[in-house]
Amino acid sequence: RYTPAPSAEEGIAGHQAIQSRRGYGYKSEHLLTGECMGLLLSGRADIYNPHRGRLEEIKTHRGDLSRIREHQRALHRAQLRAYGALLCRQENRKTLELALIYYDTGRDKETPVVETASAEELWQELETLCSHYKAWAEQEEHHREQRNVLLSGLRFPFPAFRPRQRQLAETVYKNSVKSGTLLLEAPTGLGKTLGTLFPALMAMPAAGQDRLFYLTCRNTARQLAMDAVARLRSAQAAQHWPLRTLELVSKDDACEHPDKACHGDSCPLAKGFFDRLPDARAEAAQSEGTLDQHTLAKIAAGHDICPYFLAQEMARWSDVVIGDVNRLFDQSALLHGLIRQNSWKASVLVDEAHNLVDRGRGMYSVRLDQQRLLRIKKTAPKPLKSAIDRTARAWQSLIRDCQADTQSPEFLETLPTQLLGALQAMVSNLTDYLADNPPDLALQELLFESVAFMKLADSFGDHSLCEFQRAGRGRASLTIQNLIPADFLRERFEAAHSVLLFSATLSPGVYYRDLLGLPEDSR
DNA sequence: AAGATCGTCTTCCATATGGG
DNA sequence: CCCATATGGAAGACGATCTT
Repeated sequence: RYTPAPSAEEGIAGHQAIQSRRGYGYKSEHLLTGECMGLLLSGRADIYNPHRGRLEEIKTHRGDLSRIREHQRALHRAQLRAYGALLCRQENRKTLELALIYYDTGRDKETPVVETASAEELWQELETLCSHYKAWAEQEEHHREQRNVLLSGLRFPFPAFRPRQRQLAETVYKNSVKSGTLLLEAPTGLGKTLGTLFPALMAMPAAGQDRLFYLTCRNTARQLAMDAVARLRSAQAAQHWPLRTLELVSKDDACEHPDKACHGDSCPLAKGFFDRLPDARAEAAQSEGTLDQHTLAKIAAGHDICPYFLAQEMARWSDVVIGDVNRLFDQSALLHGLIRQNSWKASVLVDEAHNLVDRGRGMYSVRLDQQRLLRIKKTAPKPLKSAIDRTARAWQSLIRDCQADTQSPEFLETLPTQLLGALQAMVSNLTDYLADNPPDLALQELLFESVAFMKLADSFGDHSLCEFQRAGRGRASLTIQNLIPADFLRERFEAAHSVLLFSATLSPGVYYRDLLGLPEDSR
């Protein structure tokens, strides 16, 4: 199965391939631990050969090695050198041979980058790293303490609760603290936004939660949540407001160059993004306030970087993130990725949750369009001709197989293997082509569409339908239509520490629980 | 080990055909 | 009616397997 970067399985297979050809006398997955500047460090080195005094770290890749970016390689090297420092200390070595092995999973080829280093220089390097890290970690720790103090004593912005609002707040608070999953139906006009956000924030210190995600289905609801935070802030006695709040807007809304491809060669805000990011990030982190769309756009403009990706970055460092539901529930959702990566305890609030079924279905449905392929086929560059042709042929044969009756859509029991095979080859060619040619919006769209289709085709099952439709010559389409998003959403709910789904209409509860994949004991 | 054979898949070209 | 799409055939490339 082709993916542009090696998949996890390929990576593991690659590691094993290399480890198996190292012969005797080496240790794989060598455990390293140590203490540096009061920090406990641990890691697993891929290969260590004590007799040769050689430590190896394997990185799998695909295609030309030059495609791996400079900063990526620097990171690999830094990791190896940190392992080296730990190893020297652990085994009392004076020097060490360090080898970074780049393994091409496609061509089964190793490219080693070897250097020798002394224990002393490695350890000094590690100390520098650790002192940087420690300063940052202490500052984050400090921020968290301040934040928790603020949240524990958070004051409600109105003199009194509305009727039943107190009861709502108590329910929400308890749900957070006991790490529950709650479906909450509350009538309109109760002040749901504040009525849920306030107790959920207050519960964070008691529940030991790291982050709060407030997810909405519409932009107006997102705005309401931002307003609620602003209201809370103005109601506090102290001027100090150590609660980093971030508004995530869609790429389309944030983009400053919608006509250009989102690519370093095409968009001026993308070129050298990572060079200018640190300064922009520092400014955003220091501006003690709410990072709404407007504020972020201004900071981004000051540093000539893309506001959308600056917001993505700030999602790592914000206590409260307010954004669309797809930021957590989508296939490659940013917030879900962050939860897993950092093992965050996240408090998840979903506003207007009755929409989540439909939105979830949409997130796990995809449409493949024949017309797009045919349009591109005409102007496609030579190296892509054959792959695109083959896909076009696969379309024809699919149409032939399905010609039972035209016009009316037809549901397929199984996915068309021939078309999938052709797509796979085409995706592979497209990725290679786009990697070393100037960006092309049309080709990129074709690639995204195909990749998305194949991804969902991979997990095709009872929860989805495959629908073939032909609106005329050259205008066929194939849709994977998800009906039961539960199978995809379940893990998202499980990864969250506490979940609160609320809306004015959430009955019958069992219907939502089962369609969304909520745990059995959710209320 | 080189060559022969066969089947499958591409590629290229010519031609039929349906939709606007 | 015209053009883009659809399709079939021929030639060639490629790989697997069998034969000498």
